[in-house]
Amino acid sequence: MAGRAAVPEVIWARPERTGRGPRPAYTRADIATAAVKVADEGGLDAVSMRHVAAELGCGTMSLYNYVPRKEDLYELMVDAVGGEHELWEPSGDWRADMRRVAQQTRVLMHRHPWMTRLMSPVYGFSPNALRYLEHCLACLDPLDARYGMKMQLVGMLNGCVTSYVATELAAAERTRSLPWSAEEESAVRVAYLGGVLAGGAYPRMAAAFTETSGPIDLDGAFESMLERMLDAFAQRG
Amino acid sequence: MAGRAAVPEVIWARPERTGRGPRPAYTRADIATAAVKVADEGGLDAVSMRHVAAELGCGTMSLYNYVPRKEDLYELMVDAVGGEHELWEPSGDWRADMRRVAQQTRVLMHRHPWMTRLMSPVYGFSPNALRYLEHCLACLDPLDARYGMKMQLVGMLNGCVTSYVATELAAAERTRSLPWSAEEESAVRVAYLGGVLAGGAYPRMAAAFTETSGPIDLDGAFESMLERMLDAFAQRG
DNA sequence: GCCCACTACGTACGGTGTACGTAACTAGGA
DNA sequence: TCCTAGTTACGTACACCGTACGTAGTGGGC
Repeated sequence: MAGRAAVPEVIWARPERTGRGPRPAYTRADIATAAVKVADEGGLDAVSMRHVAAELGCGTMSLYNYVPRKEDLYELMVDAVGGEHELWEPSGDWRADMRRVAQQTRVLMHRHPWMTRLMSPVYGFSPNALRYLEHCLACLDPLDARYGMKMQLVGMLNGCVTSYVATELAAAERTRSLPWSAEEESAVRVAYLGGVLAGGAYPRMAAAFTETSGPIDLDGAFESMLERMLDAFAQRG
Repeated sequence: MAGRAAVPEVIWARPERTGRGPRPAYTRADIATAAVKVADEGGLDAVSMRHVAAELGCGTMSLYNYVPRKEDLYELMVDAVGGEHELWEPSGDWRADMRRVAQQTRVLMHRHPWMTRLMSPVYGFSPNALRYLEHCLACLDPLDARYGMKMQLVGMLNGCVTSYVATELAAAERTRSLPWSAEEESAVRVAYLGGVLAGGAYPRMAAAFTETSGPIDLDGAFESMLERMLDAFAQRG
């Protein structure tokens, strides 16, 4: 019975403290906080083992005592942000509760814009993910359906919110990080898109673009998306 | 009027050939194909400027003549995969057509598993994205709604499909890349999750897990998600 | 009290994106 | 027609990355 293969355990299954040897200087929460701070201030690309260790005040390689791979650091970060969800006593109106959950998720993702890039393997059952999911299920108690279906609802909601916010943030980033004025950028885009669309190969896209002139109501579009989604589950219960 | 700032143009707005100087040795399509091949064979992490250049058969820095930043290389890859969508004459049944579109997207993402990680800034209006969107809108002609709403439908569908496939692939990856047997892994997970859930803090999660024993019908769940989504738009048209 | 697992951390290696400089080439204007 | 300026091609170099490995010190279990 050789010693287990080196790495691939889920980090949440590994105990934070084993009882032997010196006391660890930091908790997992400390590390997550430091990593989140680095990401908030410098973007996800600033999250390197060196930077996080420096933020924490320890040597680079010491981090590896807590976090076997960088990927696990990401997992800690996602869990930490998940912990920012403020939960409440379910109201009895599952639509209202789920709307509130989704709105809160959107707010969290705006607060931590790097989150959309870490959402690929959604819900690895970290502690805060469990807490969050349990709360969602509690909110959905009034809905007469199997748990499988409720999980599906939560999954779809999260998928849509994530992709919505990702688009939202990408658009914001594009206009913010620009060395030229917004008008000039807009002109460039119009020149390109307009040029392509004027070709006549994509008449419906052209119509879609002329349909909505002026700034888009992002909040309204989000609400609308939400209602659609909730409709889908209200209908067939 | 100083020369424009260095980089941040959208790559699709930059002409592939300017007319001056020697003929480029490769086309954008060549580069996209090479990068996709590297990603398919070695995963997204294998996509480095060096590897792609080697696959292409040129020096590393020559790539930068075609692709100003690595991010643009990703954009080329996403566009190339978008080109794999096989389009058809709309049938007149928008639900059937959109179902087919979504199923095709899922197939593409299984063929190129790295795609789910590149979908954050969905649809930067690359050529094949335009082609794809125009096709979706054509399929939605029978649906009596504004283009804004149809775009919303396409966006939500893509968001859900992406997040669904991402979860699907993450689960598959987890069981595949394992040094231990699937049973042993399962045992570890059960030990962790079971341990947490047995605590009684998450009764609904525990119930959800006991509800569905045995393997999950991934195709069925996908279809189910799709129908939900289409229902939502059929309802309020 | 001893042992050994554990923490801490410096060094080092192979890899990354890309700024910069140089040489060859070719289309447009004289 | 030739010149020149913009482009392609690509090697070198730099700062930074994840992390394997070795060493030293610490403190709980036998």
